[in-house]
Amino acid sequence: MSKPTIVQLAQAAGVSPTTVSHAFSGRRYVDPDTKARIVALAQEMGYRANPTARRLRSGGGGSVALVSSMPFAVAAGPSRLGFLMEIAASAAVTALSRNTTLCLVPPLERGAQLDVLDVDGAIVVEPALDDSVLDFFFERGVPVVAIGRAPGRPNLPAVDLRSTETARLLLDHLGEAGQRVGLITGLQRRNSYIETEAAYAAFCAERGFAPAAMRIDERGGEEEAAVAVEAFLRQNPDIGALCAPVDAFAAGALRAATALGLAVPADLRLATRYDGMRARLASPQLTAVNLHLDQVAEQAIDMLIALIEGKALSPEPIAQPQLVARASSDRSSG
Amino acid sequence: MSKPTIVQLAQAAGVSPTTVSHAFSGRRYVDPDTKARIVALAQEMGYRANPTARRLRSGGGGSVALVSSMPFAVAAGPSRLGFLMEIAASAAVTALSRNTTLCLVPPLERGAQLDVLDVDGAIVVEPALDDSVLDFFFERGVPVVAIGRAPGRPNLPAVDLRSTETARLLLDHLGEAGQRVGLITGLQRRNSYIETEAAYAAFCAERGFAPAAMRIDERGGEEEAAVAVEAFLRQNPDIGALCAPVDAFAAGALRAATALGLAVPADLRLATRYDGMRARLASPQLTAVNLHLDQVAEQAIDMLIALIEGKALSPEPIAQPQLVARASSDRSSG
DNA sequence: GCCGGTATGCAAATCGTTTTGCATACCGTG
DNA sequence: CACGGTATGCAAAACGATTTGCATACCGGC
Repeated sequence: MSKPTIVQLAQAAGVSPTTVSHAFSGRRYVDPDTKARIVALAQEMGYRANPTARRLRSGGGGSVALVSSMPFAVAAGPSRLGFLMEIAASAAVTALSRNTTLCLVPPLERGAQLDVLDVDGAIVVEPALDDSVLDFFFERGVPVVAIGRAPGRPNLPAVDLRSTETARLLLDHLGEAGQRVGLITGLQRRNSYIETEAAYAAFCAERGFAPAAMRIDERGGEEEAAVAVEAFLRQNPDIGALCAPVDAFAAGALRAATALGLAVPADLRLATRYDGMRARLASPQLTAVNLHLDQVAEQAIDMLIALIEGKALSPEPIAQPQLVARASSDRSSG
Repeated sequence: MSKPTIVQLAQAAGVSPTTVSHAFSGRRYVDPDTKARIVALAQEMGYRANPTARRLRSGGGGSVALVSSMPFAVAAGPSRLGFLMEIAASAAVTALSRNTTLCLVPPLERGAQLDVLDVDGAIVVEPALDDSVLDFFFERGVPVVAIGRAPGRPNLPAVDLRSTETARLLLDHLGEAGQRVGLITGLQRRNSYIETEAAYAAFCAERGFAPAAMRIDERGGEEEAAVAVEAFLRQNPDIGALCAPVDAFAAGALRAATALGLAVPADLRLATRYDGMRARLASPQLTAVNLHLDQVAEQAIDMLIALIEGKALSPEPIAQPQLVARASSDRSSG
């Protein structure tokens, strides 16, 4: 048999649906005996209020989607997963405290039957230029908040990841020893790369370095990065430090250094952006940055909820990124 | 103002709500001109069908929660996150194809105002004995499916992780060289530990080994494991191989071995269970097991949906776990 | 006997869709 | 003209809850 409805429960208990509803919600007084009978019967019959119907009537408490701009479980995946999950964990907590649930949305294939997607808004993590995920939600009129500005969409509400400052922090740190600093970013056009590259250009100009930068396709992950960075280091033998914001690339760089017989940090100092497992598990451990992702997630949720409700949104700045210096850039051993 | 409803759109277009519905769903013929007018107007007014109402009527799927038995972002976190997220990614895909959305639920604090938690069912990952997360859902009559059997709850629907076979696979592999094999499991009473310990006992009996096993508190993570395993290895110097199903513990064991001057795999062969980033990033890379988590996730979703709909559930067995042999247990270098 | 107040519960409207059954108009054919 | 068929669309009944406004009963006090 299918699940019993409130009407069936009410009939069985010899009361009206109204009374059943009140018995559970407590919004009106119900005789304790009656209530007890209803509850017992509900237990026995396995009655549970249908959440969909409940929501339709009471309107409140919707759900928001968390979407990674990249496929969840794809090649470059494992390391992005850390970033995404750290955000997801915080976002889920914040969302719940705002009467909202957080839905994980798998990679969207265009044309897929996604109208079933019952969310009131979406958070997109680090969208790239012309990101199809954004189009998808726009077409449906679903409000979107980005984590990390969306390139080419200056008006899209976004939580600032402060990538310029982050880059500055890393570059200044790596530049301490006076070595020439190289940069490895991603081929995809995400705002964090764009800002980082700009900061790098400025950094080089200030110091009078010739820039040495390259871009790698994220999808190749650590493997491809190892190969590419090795070639890069061969071409630029005078580089003494490397800034690789993508942790998978930093891991690849580590391998490239080993392959070339370069010791880290003695011969090559290295730093990355996201302070996740990859940075901490690497050997030597990688210098990284605390991006305050918990705050980022919280702000994204709040902005999104405000947006959904049509209220004004107040984007307060996230706490300043903080350098987490580790062995991979330790100057004393260099 | 607030979002327009189908009625408002119908009025504006001078047709009935029925016609609007048909215009979008295509379930009945609508004059092309009329349809075009409706679509254009919808675009202009920003009309989007309310998914909640739609689902209520058409009986579509709701949403299910994915819950880790452990706090998301807690100490032992990063490595468990991998396991959880691999399941989450697959589950989200499967759920969507079943007209259901997957909600990530943060760690549940008892007594928190969770009435807002609007899910039709829940998947709990590797519940422990007396897991409060399970109680929470039971109290609310929310159907639950466990990934990995729930200790002490033989009747709870669960997807079998085939831990006995997994353990057997690892132990037989590690025992190949004839060395004595030690076992490190977790203090918490999860089914996978229980089965693994039992398999280990049988394994030792068969081979005539004296068992050498210890349990470590998961919450201590890699650090605590490193300390504990070092002591353990000191006490059992004749151990030539170590089975540490928790990847964080295996990583700790690796450090312990290094501290003791033992080479892996030459002096100590090592294997873990979950073939995640941690196993692959370790040096040497860790032998692990392919648990077919994608299948596991899919089955969990399907079982849960069946349960929600009151249908009979058919728990088909997951594909057999497969050993992924890596350097950490390579016999040729031992 | 009348009155106000409290206790208890129900009927009906509502949320925004989808879906079924019926209505009208128009067409060509015999 | 009568008739079947197609084109087009609407009214109303679901879906399963919540919420509002009323109804009845009973009580004590005057």
